[in-house]
Amino acid sequence: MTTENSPSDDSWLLDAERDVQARLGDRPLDFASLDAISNIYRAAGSIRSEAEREVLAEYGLSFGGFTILWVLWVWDEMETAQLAEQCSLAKGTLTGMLTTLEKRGLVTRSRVATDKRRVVVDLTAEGRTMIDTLFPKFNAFESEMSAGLNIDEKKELARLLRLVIGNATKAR
Amino acid sequence: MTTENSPSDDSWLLDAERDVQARLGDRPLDFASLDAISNIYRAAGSIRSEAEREVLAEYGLSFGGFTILWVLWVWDEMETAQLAEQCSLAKGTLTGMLTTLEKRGLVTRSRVATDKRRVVVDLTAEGRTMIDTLFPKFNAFESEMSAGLNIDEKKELARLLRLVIGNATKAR
DNA sequence: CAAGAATAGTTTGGTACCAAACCAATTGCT
DNA sequence: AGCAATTGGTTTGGTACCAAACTATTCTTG
Repeated sequence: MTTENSPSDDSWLLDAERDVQARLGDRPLDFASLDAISNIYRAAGSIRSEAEREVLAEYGLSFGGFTILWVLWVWDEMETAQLAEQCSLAKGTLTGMLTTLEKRGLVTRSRVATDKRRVVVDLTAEGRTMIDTLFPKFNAFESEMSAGLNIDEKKELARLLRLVIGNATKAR
Repeated sequence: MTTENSPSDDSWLLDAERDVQARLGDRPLDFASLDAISNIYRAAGSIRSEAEREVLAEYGLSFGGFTILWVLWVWDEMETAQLAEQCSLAKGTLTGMLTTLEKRGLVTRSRVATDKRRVVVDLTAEGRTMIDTLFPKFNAFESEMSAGLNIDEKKELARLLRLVIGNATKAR
């Protein structure tokens, strides 16, 4: 259920949403989709910068670098193609970021013996230690970010986003 | 309401969510928040790259550049500080992006007469024409991205994200 | 009204990020 | 086997992005 509002009460909207409505309300646009989708990147952007400042800065990691460590933590060693896919990065981008993480001693790269084109990436002991202590903090941060949502609302949010992700990745 | 599932049926989850559960399910983590929040950036990332490829590439605009034009379209001329705030950009970043847009003849910068530190940005006629034809396309894209959600679900998604945005921007 | 403090924007130095060109290894076809 | 097509990663060239240092202007306060 959506929260009930009297017709002219829009105080529950973000300022931006209200201004958009005031300026473009007379145009034939899909405002429900507009608000839903634009709030996705508003949320992602603010979470990302908040995470980098509040949790990741202490470890000298960017959001992208953190994601790489996290994926390796969950799945263990992984070939770069899959890793790029999991992290939603272009393969060229991953090359550079792995070089950074490698220089810091957090990951290793090694060629596959049976196919020397391929490269397997894995966490070093140091990298594993870092993500081992970092991830619980990150998860606590995620809890903070979803404060005010009960368990069913969190699940519903995850579900609705899953549908959007499906739409955005259908083509590929 | 969340969709009903029998205890061991997790086919409705993303692969990534299922793998995380399998690997970390025995740890004391907040998985509901983890799924909700991580799906936010999964969704944002896939929408962003899809938008850049499917809608924005034709106009030679980055997502950030589009956002600047869009904000100026909705609010008319704006000082750079507010513009950076609206676009969630660091002020230095905005300087560079405005230079790019200015070179392409899409926006103008002008000093405020009464306070020569300040700069007002506005769309040129050309910029206005571009966003005028581009935005309806972008909005249609937003509709596609939220296909499969009914109107109440879109509103619910927007509402839940609003709560998250509130949490992520509370501090500032 | 003259410092000094505050404010607005730009510059600087560095990472992250992408698409396209590129190189090396493997596979497929004849 | 031998050459073409394919595949996996890296390099290249360019934008976007941030934090911190800097410049120019305005405000404040003794």
